Amino acid sequence: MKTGRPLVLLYIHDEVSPGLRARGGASRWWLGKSLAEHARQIEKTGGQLTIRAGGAEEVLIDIIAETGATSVFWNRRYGSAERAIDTDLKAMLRKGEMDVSTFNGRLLTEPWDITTGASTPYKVFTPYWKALKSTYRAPPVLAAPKALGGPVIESQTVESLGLQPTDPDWSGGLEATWHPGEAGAIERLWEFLEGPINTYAQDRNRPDLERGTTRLSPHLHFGEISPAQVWRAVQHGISAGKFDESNAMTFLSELVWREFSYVLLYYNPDLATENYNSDFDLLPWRADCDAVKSWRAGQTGYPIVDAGMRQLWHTGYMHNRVRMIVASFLTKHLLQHWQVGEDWFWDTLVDADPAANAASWQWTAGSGADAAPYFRVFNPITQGQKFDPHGTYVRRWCPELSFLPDKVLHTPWEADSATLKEAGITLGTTYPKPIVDHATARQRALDAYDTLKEKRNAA
DNA sequence: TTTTGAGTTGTTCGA
DNA sequence: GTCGAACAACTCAAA
Repeated sequence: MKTGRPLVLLYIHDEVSPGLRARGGASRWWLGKSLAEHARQIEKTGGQLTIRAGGAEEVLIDIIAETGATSVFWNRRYGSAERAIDTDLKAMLRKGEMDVSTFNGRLLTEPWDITTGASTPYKVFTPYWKALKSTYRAPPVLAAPKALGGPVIESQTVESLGLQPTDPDWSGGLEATWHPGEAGAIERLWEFLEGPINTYAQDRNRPDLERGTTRLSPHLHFGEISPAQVWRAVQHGISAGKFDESNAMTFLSELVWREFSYVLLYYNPDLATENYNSDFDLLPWRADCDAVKSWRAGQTGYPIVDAGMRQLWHTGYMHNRVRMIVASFLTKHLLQHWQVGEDWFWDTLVDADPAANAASWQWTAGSGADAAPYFRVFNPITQGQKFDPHGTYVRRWCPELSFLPDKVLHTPWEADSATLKEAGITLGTTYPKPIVDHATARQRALDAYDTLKEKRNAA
C-alpha cells in the first residue's frame, strides 16, 4: 500500500445483494448507534465516514468514478452470501486493474488456518482450542491514526438508513443498557480486567451478578473491538502475573468458541438453516404456536426461563447461562425446532451473529458439532436454584414474583396458598402456571430421541 | 491402517 | 445430604 494518499472511509449499507439475511431489529438498532458514533470519532480527526446504501458493487463503481480511487481495502466476511459478494467484487475490481487487499479484522485466525494433522477442519472444540492456544500470538495493536482527512464526497446520513425503530420505538431498554461504539467496548474490557476476570470460571455462570461476564459480544460483533485486542490484553496480564492464569484461560477459551463457530460456519454455509448432523432431520419436532408465544413472551411459568426471555426483550441481551436454559427448554421441553429459537434470537439480540447464534442453537438441540448429548435436558428448576441462588435475577425481570420467599421462588406452583396470597400472586392470573410439567416434558423429549434412534437404525 | 482415548456448560437414581 | 454411576453410542483426532 502506498502511503500518504487520501482515504475514502466507506460504509456500504447493503440490503439488496442476493442471499443476505436481513438484520434483526436489535441488531439494526446497534448498527445505527455504532455508525453514528464511528462517524463522530472520524470527524474529530478531520475526516468523514462516507455512508451509501445500495448494492456493494454499484456503490463501489460509483465511488471509484467519483474519486478516481485506485486501491480498495476491506475486512473479510465469512457467511456464504457475503463471501460470494466479496469474491465477485474482488474479481470485478481486479479486472478493472484496481489494487484490492483484504484483511482479517474480526477473528483471531482465519477459519482455514488451523487444521488437524490430516489437514481437515476441526469438528471438536477441545483439540481446536489446544491447537489455537499453542500457536496463536496476537499482533500488536496499532494506534489509531491522528488525521483521517480525505476527500469530502456525497454521503448519506445514518438517520436516512432507517435503522432506529419508530412507531413504536421499543429501544428504551436497549438505550439504557448499552453504549455502542469503541469507547464503550474498551470500557467494558477494562472493567472486566480490573477484577472479574480472576473469578471468571465460577462467576460467568451467575446471571444475578452484574459483572460476572464481559458483555463484549455485541462490540465484538460490530468490530468495535477486535478479538486480537482482547487476547493481547489478557495475555499481557497473565505474563505480568496480574491475572489468575486458570480463570484468564477459561475466559480466552470462550473467545475461541466464537472462533470455532466461524470455522463451523465457513465449512457449513447452511449452519443457520440445516442440521449439522443430518440425523436430526428425522426428529419429530412439534409445532405448537401457543407454546412458542409463551416462550417468547416470558410466560412459561418457569421463573428462570421467563426472566431470561424478558431480559432479552427488554435489553437485547441474555446472560449465556440463561441462553442455554431457555434454548434447552424450547427444544427439549417444548420440542420446538431449534430454528424457531434461532430466528427469535436473530431478531432480538444485539449480538446476533451468523456463526455463534446458529452454532449455539444447534449445540443445545443436539444436532450441532461437538453437541450436548440429547439426553442432557436442563432442569429449569435446579438451574435456577443453582445459578440464581438468591433470586436476584428472577426478581429483577419477573417483578410479580418479588415477594415470594427464596425457597419457592423458582417453583411458585409449589408454594402454599397462604404464601402465594401474602406475595400477592394468583397463579394463572398474575403469573402463569407451568405450561408443561418438567418430568413429563423431559420424558417426552427422551422418547422423541428414541424414535430418532429407531429410524436411524431402520434406515 | 488401526487403535485408543476423549468429548463445554447436566440430571436422576440409588446406595 | 452426598456421591458415583448410568444415561448412547459415535465420531473425532492423534498416536
